Amino acid sequence: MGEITSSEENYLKSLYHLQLREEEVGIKSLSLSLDVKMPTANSMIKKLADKGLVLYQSYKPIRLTKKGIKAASLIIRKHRLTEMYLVEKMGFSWDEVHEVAEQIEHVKSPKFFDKMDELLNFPSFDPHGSPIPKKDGTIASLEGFILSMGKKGKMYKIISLLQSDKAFLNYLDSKGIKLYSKIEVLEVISYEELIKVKVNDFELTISDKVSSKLFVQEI
Amino acid sequence: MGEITSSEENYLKSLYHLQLREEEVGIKSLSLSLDVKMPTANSMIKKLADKGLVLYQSYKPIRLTKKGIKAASLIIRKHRLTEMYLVEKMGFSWDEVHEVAEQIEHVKSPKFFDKMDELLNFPSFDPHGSPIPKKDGTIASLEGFILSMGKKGKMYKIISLLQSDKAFLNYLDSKGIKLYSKIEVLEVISYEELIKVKVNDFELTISDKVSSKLFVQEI
DNA sequence: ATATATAGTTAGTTTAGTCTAACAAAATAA
DNA sequence: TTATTTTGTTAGACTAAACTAACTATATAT
Repeated sequence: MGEITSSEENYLKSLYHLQLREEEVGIKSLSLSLDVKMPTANSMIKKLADKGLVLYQSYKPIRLTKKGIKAASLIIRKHRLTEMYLVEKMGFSWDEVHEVAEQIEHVKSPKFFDKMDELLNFPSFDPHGSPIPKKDGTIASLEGFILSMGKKGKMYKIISLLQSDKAFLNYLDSKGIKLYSKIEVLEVISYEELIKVKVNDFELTISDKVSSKLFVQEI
Repeated sequence: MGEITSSEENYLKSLYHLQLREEEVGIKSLSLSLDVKMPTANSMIKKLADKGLVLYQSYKPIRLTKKGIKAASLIIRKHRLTEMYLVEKMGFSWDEVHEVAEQIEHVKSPKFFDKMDELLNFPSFDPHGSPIPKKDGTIASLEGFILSMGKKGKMYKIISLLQSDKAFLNYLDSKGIKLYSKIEVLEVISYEELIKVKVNDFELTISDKVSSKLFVQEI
């Protein structure tokens, strides 16, 4: 009955993430984010609707139900706990953990993840600053905004990375930018969507592509 | 090309284990050990033969090739490292680890298992006393024999448990028998395949079902 | 307001891994 | 050595998750 396959878990996870940054989630963006063709996503959505995990009517946007949101949160919990564990307890670097966590998150053993949680001392955030959902599905919300909305002359602290692929993390590494780094906005060139900042006493100009992925708080 | 699916990994693992205790491995015993029907095992064996992992001709016994043995060893390595890690680093008890390890062993990330290996200090034996294959596929062999072949009056040390399901391990726990426990044979009742032993100053009579699963060394 | 582009759907195919039913070969027992 | 049991095989069907091709609905742009 209530069994959720690994594939279904991936769809729920994507839907959850997409809902956070798109008003309306459609088959198209879902299929792009999972790298499957539209008909594949379409039929999976119907299956998830049958299971009461999403609300869906043809040609209308897809929405997760309460049940779907909770299920998605729990998968994200497993993913982020795993990333945290790999970094903190096994010596992985933050740019190596994503792929492995994608696999381990599907392990069917609540105890396994509870042990991680315990050994990590019930962390609230993962190595990329993303909040780790609690066992009941609740997630801490972060107060802040993206760096591309920062104002000239202000100081900020990076509190979360909104992307976690290797290329992005390698770029940050190369510039010495880390989670919780302090960053000063020197100039905002809004026309070109560029922003000039100072990090570690180093000046650099970053594009919207990067600055919109750095979630910050004024300090 | 050389990609081995999780399902194929399970077949290789079973074949490896069966080869250790049966002269000739057939479709029947393979299907029983994997809990699938014979035609399923039959077609999978053909696929593995195509991939050069097993030798097979209709109606003849199945044998792993060199390549198959190595592949199987590496899967068993991942399984046993995982069990060891769960017990030593995550506080699982020895009777809880099997099912979880069955899932984690299929994770595609050599680094993940190498990290475990390193953190465990390159262990040679898992929590049940089974040797952990090295990265090159070689396995340490254990000198010993099963307790049911023990002689009256001799002292033995349990060096490996040839079975690791919950029921068996719970039974051992209930009798205070552990890996590396010392055990004295008081009497061998060969007709009934029973053996009377003393463990922890406690006398008990055990059946062949158990005594043939305790691998011992004379001390 | 109509044409075009984008997004979504339907139908049918594929692959991996499983199954059942029916049959064939090999081993065992009478 | 013939009958019976056990083991193995073949053929065909099913399910999950993917695909392509063709078509339809909706949104956008001229």
